[in-house]
Amino acid sequence: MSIEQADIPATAQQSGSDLDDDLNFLLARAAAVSIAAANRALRAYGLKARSYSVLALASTDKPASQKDIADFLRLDPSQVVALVDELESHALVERVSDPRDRRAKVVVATSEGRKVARAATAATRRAETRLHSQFSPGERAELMAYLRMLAFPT
Amino acid sequence: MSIEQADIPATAQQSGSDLDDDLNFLLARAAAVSIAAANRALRAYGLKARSYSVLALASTDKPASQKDIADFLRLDPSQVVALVDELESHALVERVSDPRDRRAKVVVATSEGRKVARAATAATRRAETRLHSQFSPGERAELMAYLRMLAFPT
DNA sequence: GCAGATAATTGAGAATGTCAATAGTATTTT
DNA sequence: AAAATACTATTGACATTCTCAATTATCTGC
Repeated sequence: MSIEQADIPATAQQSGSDLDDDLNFLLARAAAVSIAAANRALRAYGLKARSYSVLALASTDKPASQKDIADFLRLDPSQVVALVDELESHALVERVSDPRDRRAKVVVATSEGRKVARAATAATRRAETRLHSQFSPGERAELMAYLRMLAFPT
Repeated sequence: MSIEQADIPATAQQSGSDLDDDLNFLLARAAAVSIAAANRALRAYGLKARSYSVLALASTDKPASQKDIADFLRLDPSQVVALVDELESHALVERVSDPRDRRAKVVVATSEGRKVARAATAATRRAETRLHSQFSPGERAELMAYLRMLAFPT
């Protein structure tokens, strides 16, 4: 991972910060690892982490508008258009225009969509078992609580 | 965030999984929030999270080869080429070919690079204070330990 | 009813990610 | 020691994703 002290120029002393202790970096790498694993598991369903997230939201009993989805997933609204387009082209979701606000379109999973969502959820859970089973249930809950604080800052 | 039960088609019952409990999703969102904050803080130094990471690694007293950097940051080697090119064009790092393995190039920060790295580190720390100060030192350590387990699976 | 905000959409351009091919150097095999 | 194999950095092509600005339809407050 690195060469010996003797071989490096004298200019390269003194560390600015250790990336190992950088919360930013650790979050980014952990997310990358986790998403890569999820994508592998989701490929069998023609989904990726993103489209799966949208499908999961659409499979809820309180489906969200595209704006809601964009905010929740921190995506540009135009990206949501593309994701919903794709899911819709596979008949996994439908755009239902909200009677209360006819500008808004609520994204609702079809019954096929919900079936796929359930299977995909199970698949990712299975794939992540190895990664997540390092944690006890209590630790896992703790970790998720921390992450929620970071993911949804007040 | 969502419409009432009464307004949604009958097909949309039964949740597949709650994204709120999805470690994947929480990691991705937390990382996105964190990186966005870091990027805002780093803009003043002409850096982004990526280039900052490379510069930080180059500022260590055990600098890494581009391959090492690619592995550590989970990047394609060609992306590292571009990142180092850019840092080098600003005279923040140098490519030093490793005498032990002349294929490898060790990326070493210049003294200017180390100066920038220190300032940038301080800036991101400051920017993240609000976000991270929700945690006690103990909690923070715990969180980082969890993240390390996820980021560097055995 | 009008003026200003908001939701979805489109399209453009930048930034990132992924892959295959190449040149030079190490390492392993015979 | 020559040949075969593997590895590092690099380039270039291409796909995916991000970020913005502009447009249309609709909503809200006045």
